[in-house]
Amino acid sequence: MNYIETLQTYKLKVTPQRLEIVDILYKNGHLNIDDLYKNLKIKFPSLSLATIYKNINTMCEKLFLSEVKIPNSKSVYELSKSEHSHVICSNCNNIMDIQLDTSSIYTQAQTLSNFKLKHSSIILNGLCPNCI
Amino acid sequence: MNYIETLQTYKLKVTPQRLEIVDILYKNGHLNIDDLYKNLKIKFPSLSLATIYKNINTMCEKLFLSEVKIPNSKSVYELSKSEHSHVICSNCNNIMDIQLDTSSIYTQAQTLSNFKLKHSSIILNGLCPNCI
DNA sequence: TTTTATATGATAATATTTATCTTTAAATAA
DNA sequence: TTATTTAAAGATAAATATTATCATATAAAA
Repeated sequence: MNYIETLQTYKLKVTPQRLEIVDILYKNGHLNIDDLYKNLKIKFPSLSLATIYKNINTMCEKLFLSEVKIPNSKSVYELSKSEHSHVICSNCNNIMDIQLDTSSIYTQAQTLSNFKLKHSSIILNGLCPNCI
Repeated sequence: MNYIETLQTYKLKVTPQRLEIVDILYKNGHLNIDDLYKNLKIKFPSLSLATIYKNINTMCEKLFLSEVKIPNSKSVYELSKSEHSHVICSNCNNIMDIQLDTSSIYTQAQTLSNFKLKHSSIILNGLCPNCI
């Protein structure tokens, strides 16, 4: 996967550190700050913690990355994609993306609340096939 | 509302501070740590920040309170009730509880993921009637 | 009451995140 | 290609947020 152009369209300088962040997230899917940092240290032993915080923040601001807030555990980060939901294993913490038809949820919620709804954050948890 | 017995069934000592925390959450619905602290200071000017952190933690552990993690803002706390979802105004941050029929979501997610799902965390955001 | 167990408040210690500043490197222009 | 500009990286200090410690106070149980 070539993320050089993607970074450029987001007006972010293409640095080796950033490419590695993207690559790690592309390969691992969802990681919290600590795990991302540990992973980056392999290729960049001198990487500063400040660098990762700054990058995560700017990349989230530019909507290139998204933060996923998970009940009872630390936030993880992922490459932004079209709206989707998450399924998490309470045992092994494995996180999976799923594409749900949420129209019924939106319709119900809109009717009950009279809000004009735009986005949804849906996280389901239980046991994954391996942990059942 | 009398929460003395409720606190006791959760094996929590009934202190004025705890009763006030419960009362504030009962009246305000959802508050983050800071707002809860400010609110508690009115009645207990000498209340320590440590007290509120310890209480929030133990009450969450005993499942008397629940933390709601909200995308792009601080977590809020609420009195635990039967599973429900949240609708949040992106403009005024007003938070509303709603009871959704989530069966379709569970069915879809279970089929797609092969997980055995137990809980859902659904947060929808948009504009509330006042902010439209 | 008296005793026991736990909570509170004050504060120290940790942990987490952000800010600052110098050096380095990427992007742009000549 | 090279010089210039702009932004990022790294080191570290500062600011925030959270947790731990401990003496005192208070609720619950005996």
